[in-house]
Amino acid sequence: MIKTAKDIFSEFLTRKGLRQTKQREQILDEFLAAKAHFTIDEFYNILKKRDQSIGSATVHRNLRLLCEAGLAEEIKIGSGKARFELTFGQPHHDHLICLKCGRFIEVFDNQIEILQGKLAEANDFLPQKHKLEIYGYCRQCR
Amino acid sequence: MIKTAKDIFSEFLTRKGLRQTKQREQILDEFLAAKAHFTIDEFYNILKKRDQSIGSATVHRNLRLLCEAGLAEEIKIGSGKARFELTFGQPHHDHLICLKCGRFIEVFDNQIEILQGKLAEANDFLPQKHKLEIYGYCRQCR
DNA sequence: GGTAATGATGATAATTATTATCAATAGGAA
DNA sequence: TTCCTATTGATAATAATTATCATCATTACC
Ligand SMILES: [Mn+2]
Ligand SMILES: [Mn+2]
Ligand SMILES: [Zn+2]
Ligand SMILES: [Zn+2]
Repeated sequence: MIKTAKDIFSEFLTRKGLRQTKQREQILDEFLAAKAHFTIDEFYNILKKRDQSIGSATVHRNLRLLCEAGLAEEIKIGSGKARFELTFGQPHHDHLICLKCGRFIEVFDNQIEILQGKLAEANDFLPQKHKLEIYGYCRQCR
Repeated sequence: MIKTAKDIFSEFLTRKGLRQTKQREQILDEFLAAKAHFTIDEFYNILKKRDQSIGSATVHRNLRLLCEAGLAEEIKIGSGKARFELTFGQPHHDHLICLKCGRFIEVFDNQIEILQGKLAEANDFLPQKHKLEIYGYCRQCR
């Protein structure tokens, strides 16, 4: 039987001695339905439509929990505002980011990944993760 | 005759109709002497030793001006705090960043640069700049 | 099922980084 | 020197996130 994101999060909570709450369920539901690269307040506004009483601190706290559980990843681009995306079941990728319209284009180049590993190794460096962002103009905006 | 960073900045100011000020001269001096990847407040503290009266808004404003003039570049890493480094006369490079001690290791791999260009092209994307950061553990910290 | 222990929530305040405002100052063209 | 206005520094404002804490709700235990 294959594990769903809900299974993963539920097991993560149990393992950490954390509790299942209505808010955590709502947040996970909306997170799985949301489009990638959202900002916290975009996400917070979606959640408020469903539950007027939810607090922004709870959204912050639980998005970070989703990251800890390995389901989400934080992306920090120029503005400083944190964005998140689903990583569970998604292959690793990097981003082309349009300077005009803000679009994120997801890309992957295995050759670059390999060369990055070699570059780290050549510097006695043990890589854990990386961020490659290419800024420029997309087809519609160039 | 070869242009110094001071020449570049001076010409930039003239071209933009901006004024030469004591603060701008101090900031450029210390910027050229500073070690790379400093945060604004690290830099601000250095400047205050020289001129107790300098304001932090002035430092912010003028570091951004140095970027506009093409002498500096802003680096935003995890913490959200902006860092700057001298780019004038320095070849382009990327960074390995130690998760434990915070060290920045400067690296360059031409093959990666070329593949990045191809990756952008394959997506109808006109690249302007990029950021490659590999996070992990340096020799001393692994 | 009932209940106590304690983790989670949401309102609010605090913090951190940066930017805007504005009266006073000073660069520099004429 | 005069005058215009860009610049400065103090301060307030903004923006994003995090800490605090009284109250609430989940869960382990009887
Ligand atoms: Mn993505
Ligand atoms: Mn560098
Ligand atoms: Zn675009
Ligand atoms: Zn290190």
